[in-house]
Amino acid sequence: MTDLIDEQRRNALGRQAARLVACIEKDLAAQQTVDVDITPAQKAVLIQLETTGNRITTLAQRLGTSKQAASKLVQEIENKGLVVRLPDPEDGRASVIQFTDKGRAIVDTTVSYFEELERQIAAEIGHEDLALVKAKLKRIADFLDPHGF
Amino acid sequence: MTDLIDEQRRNALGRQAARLVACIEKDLAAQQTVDVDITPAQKAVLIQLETTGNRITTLAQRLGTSKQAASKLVQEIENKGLVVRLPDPEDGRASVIQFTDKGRAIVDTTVSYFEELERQIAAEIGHEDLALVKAKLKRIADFLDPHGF
DNA sequence: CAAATATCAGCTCCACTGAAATAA
DNA sequence: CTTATTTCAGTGGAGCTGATATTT
Repeated sequence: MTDLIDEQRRNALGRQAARLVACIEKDLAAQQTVDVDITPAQKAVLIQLETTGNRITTLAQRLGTSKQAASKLVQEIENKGLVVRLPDPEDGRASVIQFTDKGRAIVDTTVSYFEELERQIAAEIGHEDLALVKAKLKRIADFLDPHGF
Repeated sequence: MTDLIDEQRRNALGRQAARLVACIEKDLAAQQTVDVDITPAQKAVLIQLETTGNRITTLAQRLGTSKQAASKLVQEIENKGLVVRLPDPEDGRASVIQFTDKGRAIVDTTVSYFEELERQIAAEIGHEDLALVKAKLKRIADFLDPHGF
């Protein structure tokens, strides 16, 4: 007994993408509570942090928050031993956030999770379709958010 | 100067999907602040609410929260005139949440936004690829989250 | 009486902002 | 003086638990 506009809502690209993202977030949250207890905002920092290291300002930009909020989040995950703040050799005022081995292990775990997830999806819809969806989705994301990554 | 594992992280399906969702949420948030001020959690209720009406329990299940939390959010958007609670004719204990005209207008606006967004994406990558991505993404979402909608 | 629906009250954590301090 | 970062204080969002009323 669904309405017509409900069908329209259900079929929207954004809704299905959000569903996928929600599933992934649920999975990752379940995984990480076993390992280290991380809040969603803290996880967002780990997602944006590159293994080559980034400054607070860069992270704040990518997270879309203030530098204060980013700084606080970094401090929290530093207390948990996931990252360290090292002085930036190029700028004495700045510091560079780097993964610790423990933090890096979480990244590796996440990458492994994504690999396994994509294996399952490939088994369901085929490697070709998965590759196609990935490519097109990346193009759409680049189109809508040229400055993101 | 990106690391190899960073490339892997960047290319993950989940990451690109999350990027897309983030863009959409940003757009919708900007739209809605012009109209009515809605918090993300309140918006989530409007997203899950069907035009044919739902009970608190149903909304709580879909939102993945407690009935108390769902009830509170419904009360908040009821105070803003977006929904009403009507007695369920089939069960005197229950009530059915329905959109008001004002709430329904927000849904219509969101649907229009998605239509326009997909028009733009289609212009960028073509109607066929968009349709393909939508279909495959829906299949992936159904696979990972059989009970969702 | 037992089960289901919903609400109220009190509490906690999370995330963010603005202002101000420090250092280069 | 400007820039990068950090700390402090305060705010509001969002969720939970426990208790209660009501209906089936």
